[in-house]
Amino acid sequence: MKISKETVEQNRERVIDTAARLFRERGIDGIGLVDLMKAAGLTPGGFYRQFKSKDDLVVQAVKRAYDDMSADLGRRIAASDDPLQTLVQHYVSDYHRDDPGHGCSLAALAADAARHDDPVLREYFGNIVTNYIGLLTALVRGPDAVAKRSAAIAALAEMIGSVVLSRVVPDQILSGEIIDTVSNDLMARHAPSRSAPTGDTKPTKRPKELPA
Amino acid sequence: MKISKETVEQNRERVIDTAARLFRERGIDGIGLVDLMKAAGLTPGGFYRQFKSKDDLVVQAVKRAYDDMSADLGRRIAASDDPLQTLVQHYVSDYHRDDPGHGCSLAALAADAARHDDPVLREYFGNIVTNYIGLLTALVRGPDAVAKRSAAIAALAEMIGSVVLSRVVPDQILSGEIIDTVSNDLMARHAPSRSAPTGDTKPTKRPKELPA
DNA sequence: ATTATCTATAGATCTATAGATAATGC
DNA sequence: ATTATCTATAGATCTATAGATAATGC
Repeated sequence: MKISKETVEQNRERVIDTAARLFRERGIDGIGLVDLMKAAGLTPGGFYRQFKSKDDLVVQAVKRAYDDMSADLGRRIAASDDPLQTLVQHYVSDYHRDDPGHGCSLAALAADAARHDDPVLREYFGNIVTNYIGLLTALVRGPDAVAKRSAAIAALAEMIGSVVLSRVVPDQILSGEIIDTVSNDLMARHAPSRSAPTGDTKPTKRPKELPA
Repeated sequence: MKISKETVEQNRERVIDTAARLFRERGIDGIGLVDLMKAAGLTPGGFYRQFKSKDDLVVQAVKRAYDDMSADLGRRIAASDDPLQTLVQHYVSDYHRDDPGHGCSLAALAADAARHDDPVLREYFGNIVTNYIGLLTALVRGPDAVAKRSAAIAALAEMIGSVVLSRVVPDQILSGEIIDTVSNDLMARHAPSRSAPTGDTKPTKRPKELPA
């Protein structure tokens, strides 16, 4: 059963999209190729014609995850009159916490990836971190470039840490407190003009598209 | 080959200690029972007389990891005249980054644990987070209890995020920059009297005992 | 006699491959 | 005729268990 070139490309894209979601949801070792291909509507036999190995797919899936998220974030930031607030409130949110399959690869997979010895994967994660730092450096305020970069690194660590913590804590009250507290803290530190540190504002409504 | 009760208990302790290290180093799914028992100097057959399941061992290993780390941290803090500085500089350090097997369970395993459906494990991770927040709340400064707790949550997220990021980034210069920047940022925010934000101070010497 | 650990293995996975099949595209 | 996917399976794992073995402890 051969298939048109167009369909082949669609199948390949669907496998990568499915992998990008399932790896983030279940971890790199948490989903096997048989179940992954089944989730993409295919059988496992066709896998190795499309990908060199599972690690090859992992790298492409992480790239896909980052590209999707990056494009969405870029659109939101371009449409916002307070880009940093937009970024923080989408990243540090209950819907990001509750939908790792469409969320940040760093929060979902960085600890996993740090244990993987595939240098290609590690290098790509390094690029993701560099890009995030660059994005945040352009958005935070500070007296000079060095101070902005430091503030960006601190903010990135706090954002990622808050999502990781909020996901592991089973008590939804504490989990929500972590999200709200960090969101407010970051706004108070980096955009004090717009978001007063009122204690607890809850940005809960899910926007149209997927969060960071 | 029966063995004395004393030896049985030693064996059991050694299995838990080994598991506490290997799970943190390789992830929960990254080490099998055969290799784990071998690393503890035993064969796999004896496992199920000592533990109900692998998940049972995971919970006990995470408890062991936290207890060890907590005891060490407690000693350091009791001996320090600036407990917060002691805590931050041990947690956000290159030797903690480079030795996950003896480091914080949250930085090493929280993303893993968040995907595990074992409620006992999840609950214990919740307790770890609660304890860390309590410890930090007692150490940070703030106008009132609410502000202290918020500062503690923000600091915990930043600490954990920095270690996760520093471990996944393959470029040692960027990885070190993340460690140094976050360490300085936390000191500047929470203990400005002792640690001036000089840009980069590098606490590199490894102390006698294991870090947080 | 009891029992902690040993050797050995069952059954279920996992990644990867081999050969068959059937529709595209020359 | 070519080739993308299918069915089927190999070989290596993984968790868990069964029965043998041999030293403790009554």
